[in-house]
Amino acid sequence: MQPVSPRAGSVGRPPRLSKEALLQAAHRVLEAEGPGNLTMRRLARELSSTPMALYYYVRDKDELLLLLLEERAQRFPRPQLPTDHRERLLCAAQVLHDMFVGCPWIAEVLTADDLMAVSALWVVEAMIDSCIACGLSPEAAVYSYRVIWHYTVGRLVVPTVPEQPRPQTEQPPGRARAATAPPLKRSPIRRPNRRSPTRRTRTVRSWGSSWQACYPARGADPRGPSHASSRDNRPMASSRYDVA
Amino acid sequence: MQPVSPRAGSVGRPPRLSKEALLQAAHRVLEAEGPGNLTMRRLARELSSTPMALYYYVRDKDELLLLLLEERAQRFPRPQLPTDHRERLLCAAQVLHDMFVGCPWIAEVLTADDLMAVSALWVVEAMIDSCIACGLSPEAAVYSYRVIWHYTVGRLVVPTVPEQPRPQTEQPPGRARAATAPPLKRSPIRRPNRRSPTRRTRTVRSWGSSWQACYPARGADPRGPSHASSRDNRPMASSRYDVA
DNA sequence: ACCTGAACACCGTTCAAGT
DNA sequence: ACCTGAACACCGTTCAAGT
Repeated sequence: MQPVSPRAGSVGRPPRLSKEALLQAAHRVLEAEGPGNLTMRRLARELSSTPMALYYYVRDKDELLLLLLEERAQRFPRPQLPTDHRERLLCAAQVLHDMFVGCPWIAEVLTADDLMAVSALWVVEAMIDSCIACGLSPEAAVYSYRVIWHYTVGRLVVPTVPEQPRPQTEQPPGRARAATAPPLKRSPIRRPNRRSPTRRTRTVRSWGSSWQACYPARGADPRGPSHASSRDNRPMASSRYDVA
Repeated sequence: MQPVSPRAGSVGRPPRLSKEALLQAAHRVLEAEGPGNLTMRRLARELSSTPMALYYYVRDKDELLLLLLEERAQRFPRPQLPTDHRERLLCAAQVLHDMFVGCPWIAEVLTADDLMAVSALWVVEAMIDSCIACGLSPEAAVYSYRVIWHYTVGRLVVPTVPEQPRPQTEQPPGRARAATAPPLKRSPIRRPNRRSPTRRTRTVRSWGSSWQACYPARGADPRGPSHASSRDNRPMASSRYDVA
């Protein structure tokens, strides 16, 4: 919490960049063009600098992403968790989800390597604590945490149709709404044009999610009598449950 | 199921490549060098061909990945599902998992776009059917399916420590072993050197998974007094649950 | 201490042309 | 019908050098 700039007795050229500047610029690019366009080169351009300058502040791109994650986790308001053990577990799980929902680069971070923000660990500890307080052994508590974590990752990582309304008629068992749900600031998920904007796809909505299947460009399949190609006329239309 | 090659009355140059050849070569590359090295160019090299030739058989790289997925789903033995509704649901869920476990490119496919193999849809339908047979409304059944699907994706997508033993002491509630668990052929997950092999990382094992945090190369942080840099000495060692 | 230029070794994809 | 060469517009990262 010291004043930002002039270090006493500093030598050498004063910096024009900083870690914060990188992060801010990264956010701007992310907001404007999506995660597919957040590259070191693009980021440098955003900062009117060169790609190489970034490497002075950041080891590689992964570290940049990790820093973004870290910042997000730090900024996230730390809610008052319920005292009831079960409620606390659910609420913490919700926090873990909300912490990272809506940042589309999360998939890249979570799947790339086992990167995780240390600033989010308090949630993890809260969850495991709650499990133990509920009477689980440490091993079972960890196991339970990981089940919830895997579910959360799935939620964060699979591309979604704009909204996923829960069925209101009957609450599925064991899935009570967390008590103090923190503000879910859902930034607009804008998928960038990932490489080929000319791609022709067919979107089949089924089971509340959109399944996209691309099919060959040139009408009927021109690629010889491979017995796999009989799969190319997708039988999706026959699926029985279309509840989107 | 026709004989592979010579189409009667064919004109033009006979093909040297085929969709199957692509897929086989892709498998070889995947096996030998991991998903990070499966590129169109590498694939062409594997086939002693040019990158461009591939685009005659495949619209783009995504379609190639989708084909790999499709093939996998088709090859997967279709087990006899139990008649008991609840058991059937659990078993089908297990199938959905086992179908894609151990193929490390799955993350890329599932997160890239909402690509899914149509050959795997029978599992999905079985799951939703089971839910309905259990008495759920169609909406609730779909909701339940999606919960399971998200969990499955999480399992498939997060990088894991070699083995994840379940706590044997007490079976967590509601997580019965699926009746006819199909053969789990776990191909060795070898993460390729993803770009920078010189990267120095520190691995912290916690909660049964390894969390890796990279830290700056040059000893103590040389990057000025950014208040975020105080985060760079990771306080992970203080975590209380180290059950790896 | 902080930043740059040039270069390396890659990507996916398009286009027009060749046989 | 099937494939190629050359090119486009990118990547992340390293290295040596400049101020």
